[in-house]
Amino acid sequence: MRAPGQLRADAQRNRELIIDTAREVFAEQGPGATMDEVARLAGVGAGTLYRHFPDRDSLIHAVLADALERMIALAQKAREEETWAWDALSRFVRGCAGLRLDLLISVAGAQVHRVAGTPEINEGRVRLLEVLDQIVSAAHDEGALRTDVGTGDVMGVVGLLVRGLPTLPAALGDELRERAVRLVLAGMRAHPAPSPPEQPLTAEELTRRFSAERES
Amino acid sequence: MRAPGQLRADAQRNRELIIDTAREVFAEQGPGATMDEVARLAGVGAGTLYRHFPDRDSLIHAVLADALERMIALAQKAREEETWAWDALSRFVRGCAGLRLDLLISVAGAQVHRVAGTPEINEGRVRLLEVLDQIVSAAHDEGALRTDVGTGDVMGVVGLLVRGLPTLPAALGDELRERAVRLVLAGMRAHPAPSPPEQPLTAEELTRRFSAERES
DNA sequence: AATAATCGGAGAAATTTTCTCCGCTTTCCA
DNA sequence: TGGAAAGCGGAGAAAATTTCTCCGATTATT
Repeated sequence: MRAPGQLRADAQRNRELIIDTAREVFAEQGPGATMDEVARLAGVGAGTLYRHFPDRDSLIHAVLADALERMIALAQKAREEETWAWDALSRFVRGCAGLRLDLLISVAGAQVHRVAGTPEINEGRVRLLEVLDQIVSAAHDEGALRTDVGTGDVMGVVGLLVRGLPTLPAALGDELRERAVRLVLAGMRAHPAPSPPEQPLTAEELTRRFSAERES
Repeated sequence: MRAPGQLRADAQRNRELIIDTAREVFAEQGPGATMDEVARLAGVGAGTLYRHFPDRDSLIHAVLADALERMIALAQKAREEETWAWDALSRFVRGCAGLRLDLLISVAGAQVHRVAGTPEINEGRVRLLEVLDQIVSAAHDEGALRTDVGTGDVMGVVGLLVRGLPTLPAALGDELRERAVRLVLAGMRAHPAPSPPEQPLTAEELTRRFSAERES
């Protein structure tokens, strides 16, 4: 039996599908993307979309809240599961970069379209900063993180990294981002550069890879 | 006397003004921003905008070409004026980050809205990669740049950095970006971490600064 | 000062977006 | 398994937005 107010299984599934799709659509087209486009890409009818989210603001709000929860979960999990704070930090940064959110809940909670001021969002942001602060402090203590890099800096680079490279073929964009993540982490690292060297990505290779992707 | 085909002084001024404005508007709202919005923010009438650029594509094309030229000029100037290739590279990356272009001419020339495939744009991209390649090679030779960081990597991080943090107050966004630039450069640097330490940006400070900005 | 080029912006036309309505489908409890 | 309640999809009317022209006023140039 289903508690009252509990959504039916398919409805719940659709709700999540819509949020996930909306996150990506907003990431690629900005928060002005049309509702119908979100519905189409989510593979649901317009009616379904509007039943779940009566207006654009409520959808954006849901996306923000969901993304924030993901980031918090990411940070908590990383803190609990990694022995070294540095590894937790790397994992968090890399994980955020993979979220492709782009609505910038990330940084200090810019009031994205007057939706981000909600108590729920604000409280989530505070929680995120708290967890992250613990990781950053621990990383400082362990001597792995440069002392001149603070929690705000971490959120700053995350803010840049979460934005994808939307005009690129996904695979290439993902690889470029991963490489950028490594560079950023290397730059944050105290004294020894930790990441094992690999092949550089040359201009030639970049062009070649790009053309190859384009042909498919 | 004006050569035929030469624009009148005010027309030339307006043309540049429109391109500059369009670059920023597109950076903030994506290439779907309305033409009238561009005209309004540029402080010209819709008629003027349409006289210079008959349709959206031609405006986007002009913005791309202009941005590309700026990047090329930036790279050339940096290469000529700096003694050390590493300094030239830093200057280029920092300069690009300041352009706030966001149309991703940056990376390998994604075909942004079918406009980037133009011969003019392609040729510009090649020129940019050439100059940059010289700088990167020189930086490798001088031992300042990690050997596993190639020209493609540089374009990759530039691609991330040129995108602003549009939902933040400009001043805060700019500072966050500058700090991120330093981290990226530090991460690219071979052996010794060169940037002088400064104060970390803490979570507290970030929140405080954000609130302060918001009140004005 | 005369002339030719350019400007601005009101507003009609075209396009796009929103959002409702209702017949059909799916879930889930008994 | 059967039936009632919940949910689904998408056509299309209504609303909102965007484009782009036209012409009297303005400004650069000689």
